[in-house]
Amino acid sequence: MTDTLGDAHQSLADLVYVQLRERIIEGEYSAGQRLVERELADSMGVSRIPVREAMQRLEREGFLAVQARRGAVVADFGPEEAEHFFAVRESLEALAASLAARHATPAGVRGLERLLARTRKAAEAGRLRETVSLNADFHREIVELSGNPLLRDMMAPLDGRLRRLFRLTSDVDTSLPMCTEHQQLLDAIKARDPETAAALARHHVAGTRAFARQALGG
Amino acid sequence: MTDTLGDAHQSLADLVYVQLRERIIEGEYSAGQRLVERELADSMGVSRIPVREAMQRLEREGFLAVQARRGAVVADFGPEEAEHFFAVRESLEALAASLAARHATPAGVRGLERLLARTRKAAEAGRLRETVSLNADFHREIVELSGNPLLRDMMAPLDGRLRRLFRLTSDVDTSLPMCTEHQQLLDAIKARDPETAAALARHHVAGTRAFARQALGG
DNA sequence: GTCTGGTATTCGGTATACCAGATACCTTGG
DNA sequence: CCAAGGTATCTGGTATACCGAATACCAGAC
Repeated sequence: MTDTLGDAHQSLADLVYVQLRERIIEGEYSAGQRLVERELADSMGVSRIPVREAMQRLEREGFLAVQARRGAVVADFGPEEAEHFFAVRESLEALAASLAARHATPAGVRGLERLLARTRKAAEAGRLRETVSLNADFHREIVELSGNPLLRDMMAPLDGRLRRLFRLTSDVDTSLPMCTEHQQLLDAIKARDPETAAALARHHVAGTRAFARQALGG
Repeated sequence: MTDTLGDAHQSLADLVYVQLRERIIEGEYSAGQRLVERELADSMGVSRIPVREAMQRLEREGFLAVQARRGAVVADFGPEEAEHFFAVRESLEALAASLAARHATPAGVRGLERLLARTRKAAEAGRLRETVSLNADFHREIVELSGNPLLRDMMAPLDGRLRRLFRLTSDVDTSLPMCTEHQQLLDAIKARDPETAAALARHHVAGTRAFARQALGG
């Protein structure tokens, strides 16, 4: 029963969740497509319960839209949703940066420096996949250093949406400028300057937003 | 089977969710208390499935903390959690106010004015319960007018936490000043001044935060 | 008396089965 | 040919039952 999912150390619901989310992010399921509990359960070789729980999580995280008793469809994520997404993201990233500037420990700052160095190396070597992933790690780490678990929990689900947005548009050219911006942000955090850190984070997200807007043909 | 819950027009999971959330907010369950699926299911006369789904929602909204396979306990919500809460709330309220200042329709503004008038009336009449509820409505409406559904979905779960925080500390004295601040915020929205609106929202939340800090003896 | 091993019990995770609301298609009468 | 009603079916909601992991408790040995 775990044949299609590999040996389960986590719950089946978790595995189904990850699997479905990945399919949505990767565009394997297109927006508007219906997802039927029984179908998915059968195809994955599990019962409906884990599928159901996974779908409820996905709904709350904005990947699915449920309609009354008609089941769930994959949520749209076009230019409009992207705008909403970036507006929220900008505010929360700014908050995270500001809090990190206040609360980051020296060890935390060193961690960020290491991450940034690795990212730069990956970007220069043209290892795109790794660069994107390390960039995400950098942001996650800042959120972690903010010391606000609620903020972390609220931002975590947004990562998936970002990945969904950028599943195609992974452009090498943006990697090195991004490293520069990350460096500036890191400097502000190291200098314990919350205002500057917040402003830089805002600007950074705004840049991504503009890029997305253009990439989406908005 | 719906004996204890009344005739269900919504799903049992929804009803159980509301019921449990209310018990937590009202302090009927104290922080740290274990909630056992089977017990709750039996006592409410439903099966474990709706209870389970309700608990998963409550966990994601921060009311419960689940431990590995040991089940869920009611989450702490002391001074520390309150600080984290207000930090996030401040950022999101500011964003909502700023967006509302940009996007609010005349009809929307009129709706806010009506709400505020009713709130003032209730506050002057000393109808505390109603005042608190109307204040919450005012904030919700601003979020609505922001035109950002993602922001709405992210803020909605925070309302419950706020209620949990203030379940005792409902002080009449704060109602009228709060109306003044709401009036200022409304004016900024009406004037289509996002920066001022955001600043006022921040200040307003900061006031609530200070009040909570004091009330919690922090 | 204490430590260790095993066993009983608790409780979450999952599967199966049943039920009810909703939809879509088909039939029948005008 | 079209409309209205009914029926088959699809699908989500819920109940029940089983399983296995984790814990707590007890017994026996040192």
